[in-house]
Amino acid sequence: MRKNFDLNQFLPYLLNQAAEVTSTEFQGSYRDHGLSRAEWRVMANLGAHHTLTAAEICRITFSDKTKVSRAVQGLAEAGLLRRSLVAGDRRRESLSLTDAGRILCRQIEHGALDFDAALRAALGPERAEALALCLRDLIDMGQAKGQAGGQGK
Amino acid sequence: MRKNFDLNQFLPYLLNQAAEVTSTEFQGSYRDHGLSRAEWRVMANLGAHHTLTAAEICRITFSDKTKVSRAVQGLAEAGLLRRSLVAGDRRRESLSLTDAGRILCRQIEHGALDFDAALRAALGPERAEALALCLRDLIDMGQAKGQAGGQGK
DNA sequence: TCTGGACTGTTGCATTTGTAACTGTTGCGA
DNA sequence: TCGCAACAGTTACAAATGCAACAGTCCAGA
Repeated sequence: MRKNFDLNQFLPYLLNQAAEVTSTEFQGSYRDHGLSRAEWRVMANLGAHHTLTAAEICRITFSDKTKVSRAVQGLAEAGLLRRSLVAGDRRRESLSLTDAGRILCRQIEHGALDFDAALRAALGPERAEALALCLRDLIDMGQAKGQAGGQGK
Repeated sequence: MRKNFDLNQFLPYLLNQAAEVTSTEFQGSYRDHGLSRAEWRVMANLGAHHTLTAAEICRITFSDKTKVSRAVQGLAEAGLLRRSLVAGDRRRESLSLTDAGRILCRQIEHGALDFDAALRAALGPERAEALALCLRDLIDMGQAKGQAGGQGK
């Protein structure tokens, strides 16, 4: 006979809850600087990769074009992000943080490191590492499936 | 010296990505039946607990009052959910699924079981179980902190 | 008994997000 | 080279979401 459905065993549900809990707790760190979640995400990715196009950010973060487009616009207006032309392809624009953007990014990242450390301490270092590994696998699976099918959303 | 920030080590980020990937993949299952994500969540919780009040659902799912209120309204209008008075307290109303609601719920749950099984198979059963445990711990931590402070959002 | 604080659920309004349509650009094949 | 499909990014509109204010109800202490 088939097993009964139990919400507390359902991985997508648990992932959403856990993501919601941790993100909500952390969001003060960037909201206090006037950033939305989407803006912080774009900034964090530019902090890591130095320069990306909007489409690349879409693929990396599984976000919709418009979400990224608006976030980029907001960051540019705030003087945190610079858009420059890509040689040889006038459709795309290369995005990077300004000095102000980089400074703010480092500042928020500092808080992020503390937050992450606290989370890992609470879970236990080995479990936390195993969790991170597991999550990356899930993300990669999605990425693979996304590429196979068609557009990244 | 302090470690550098790495997005792919940052648990809230990984949690969000993994949640996004899995949820997006699964959302067709309820969207095809005309349900929003919030409505499916309410329905799933009622399927598990048989009868709850809106406030209880808020606490369980970390959702805003209004989100739940609207979802309940939508489900009620679709004839999937019944609201009845709670004896002794005219503020609250007890929520439960109608027969139609229960049938639809079982149907979606069936797809959910398949989806979850595929996910667990891909991860490996032991890792999947460890993951679920870890996520529940994170959620409980949030719950504890929420209760300590004040209202559940 | 009465009164103020706390709780449940709803509504109004601003913000955020997603879907679809659009502009401008590129590259491939007829 | 012409035409057309694919692509990058933006905009318009609709749906979802969150916050603040609200009405009705309950409870505890003066």
